[in-house]
Formats: sequence, structure tokens, C-alpha cells
Amino acid sequence: MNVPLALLGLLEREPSHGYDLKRDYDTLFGRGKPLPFGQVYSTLGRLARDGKVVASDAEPGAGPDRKRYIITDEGVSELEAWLAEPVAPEPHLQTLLFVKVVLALMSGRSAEQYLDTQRAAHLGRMRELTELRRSSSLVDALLADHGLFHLEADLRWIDLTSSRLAALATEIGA
Amino acid sequence: MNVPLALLGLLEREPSHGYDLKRDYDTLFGRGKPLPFGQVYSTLGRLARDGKVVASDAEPGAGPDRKRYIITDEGVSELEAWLAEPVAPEPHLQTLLFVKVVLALMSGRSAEQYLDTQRAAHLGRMRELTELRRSSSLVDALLADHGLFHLEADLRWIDLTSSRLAALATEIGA
DNA sequence: CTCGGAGTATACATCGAGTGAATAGTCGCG
DNA sequence: CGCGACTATTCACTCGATGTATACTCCGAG
Repeated sequence: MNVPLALLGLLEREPSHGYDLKRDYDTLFGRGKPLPFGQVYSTLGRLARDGKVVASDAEPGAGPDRKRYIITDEGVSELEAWLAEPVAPEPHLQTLLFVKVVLALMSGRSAEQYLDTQRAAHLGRMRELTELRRSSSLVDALLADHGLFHLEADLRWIDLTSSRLAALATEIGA
Repeated sequence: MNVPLALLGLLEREPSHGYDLKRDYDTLFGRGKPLPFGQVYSTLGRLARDGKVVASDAEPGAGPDRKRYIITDEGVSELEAWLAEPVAPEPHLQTLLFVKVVLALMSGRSAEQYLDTQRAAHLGRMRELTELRRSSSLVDALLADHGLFHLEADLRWIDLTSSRLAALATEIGA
């Protein structure tokens, strides 16, 4: 998910501590996959090493010592460049679904049945996301829609592949 | 992409060497992102350590010494289970597009402009994939379609988000 | 008043994924 | 005969991810 740049983005608003950054990240971007502490500090360590942030000395105070991380000019310009640049759109044509279909075909297993199972799993998840979408904030609704659109895309591909299984088996020599 | 299971799948057909496995993987699944040698051998090493494959001693012959890797019963049953199981459908609601939009909004940059740039990049890639799809084998056409479907899904999401930018800015407090 | 648990904050150890470079043998060709 | 192309594996290194250990403060039960 590009954690380093996301943290840099959060640090641009205001200097902060690792602990607070983790909580901000989780509420804004976590959505069921919280950032582990270990990763927060190792990432901050690398950002500091590369001059993107500077860490103050440990400051005693209420509670355990803490370090305040401040973004540098270099960090800001890296963030700037990253935000202006689009995400690379599907650069490598790879997908697990395809791998499983091909391996099933090559080994004489039923690719048809695998695709059916996959379709069912996708439909189930789509029902969950539809429900979530109805009953939540705009942010969650947007993210649910993102998931739904991509699940639909997979379903279209599953149907297409399903209808081409025989030809596919021939082409890969199975 | 789950390289270990893919290699296990290739090894189920017939025992093979690391080098050949890499070439088989690349022709079947590589599609512009060949598997680096380093990863092949470190992955095979882990599979051997975990009892999924066994490696013969180095065999001299025509060319440099080579090891033959053979899948074990344990390896076969793991592969079996993996092929029967569907891929987890969009389990965590996370996407880089969303992160960039939110960070742009929070920092007072133009999310609108970012989304326009992203749309243009996606449309450009869609034209490439459409061309590839026309002029190639069934496998490449299927993979191009997979990419196209997902790019369309992103485009729908980009348009949706674009129309909700004001409300989104309010909700995240930007 | 003290002991323990909840919350705050960071560090460390480990593993897998991914990458690039290094090594080493064989074969064919000029 | 020597040099490049091909075959084949190993090594060193970094990053991402995960789990666990450490240490400090505050607050309430007993």
C-alpha cells in the first residue's frame, strides 16, 4: 500500500509521534488491516536514514519517552511528486485467478469447478460489501464501491474464461 | 503472486531444475515480469526446508552441475488444497487511489486534478491493452481482458469519487 | 498503599519477497 | 585459443510484514 509515502503525507500536516501516526493511518486508511507497530518504526527509521524526516531526541514527559518526527523539505518534494504522479495502471498482466485456472487445466483437475467456487466466493463478498455500503459513512461506501467494481470485473473475467476453457486448454497444451 | 505454489504446480507435472522452472514460469505466467533467479532458488530452498519438495544432490552432466527438484506427497496435498480454495475476494478495503485522493484533499492540493491525471493514465493503458488483445494469443487476450475489466472498474470509481469530492473533504475534515 | 491491568510508546528478532551481482561450467565460432 | 552466449546456482542485501519484548504512567480494586 506504499506505507512510507502515506506516513509522509500524514507528517506533512503536522509533526507527530510513531504511535499517533499509526492511529491516524488506521482510522484513515486501515479499514480492517491496521498497520503493525513494527512496520511504523522501521519505516520511520528508513525515512529518517534517507533524509525524508528528522527525529527529535527522545523527549521525556507524561508517559514513556517519545520521538517527534518532522518532515524535511526533501520529504515534502518527494511527497509532492508522488501525489502528482498517477498510480501505474495494471502494468503487469498477472493474476492469481489465471494461475489457478492454468495449473488446474495442466494437472487434469476441474478448472470449471474451481471457477464456480471462485464465483460463489466473489458473490458472497459482494453481498457483504453491498450491505456495508448501505449502512456506513461516505468513506466506507466509496471503498466498498471500489471493492464491488473490482469484484464485478473479476466476475466478468471468470465468465469469459469459463466460456473459453476448451480453447485455453488447447493453447497451453493441456 | 504466490510464487511458491505456482512452482509447486509446475513441479507436479514432472521433476525439474530451478533454471527450467524459471523458464516455464516465465512463459506461462511471466507476461512482462519474469521471475528473478534469486527468487527461484530461495523459494525452492524454503520448499525443500518445509518438506514440500526434495532436491537431489548436484548432478554433473552437460553444462554446470544442477539439482533436480521433486515434489513430495506433502507438497501435492498442499497444492491440491490451494487449487481447490478460491482466492480471497478483496478482503481489505484498501487502495492507493483512495490514499492519494485523501492526502491531496488534506493537504489542500487538487484532488480533482490528480483524478484527471489518473483517468488519462488509465485510458492510455486501456488503449495499449485493447491493441494487445486484438493481436495476440488467447492467453494474452484473456490477460488483457482481465486488465481491461479492472481498469474499467477503476475508471468507474474515479468518476464516482470525482463527483463526491466535496462531501469526502467534509467527512475527513479537510 | 500497593499491586495489577490498561494504555502509551518504542525496539528487536525473524521471515519471506524481491533485486542485483557474482560464480562457474560448456559450447560454438572466428 | 579465447571470447561471448547459454546454462545453472549462490550470495548479499533491502524492504515489508509479523510477533514479541521492554518500559513507563495512570487508575482502580482490595
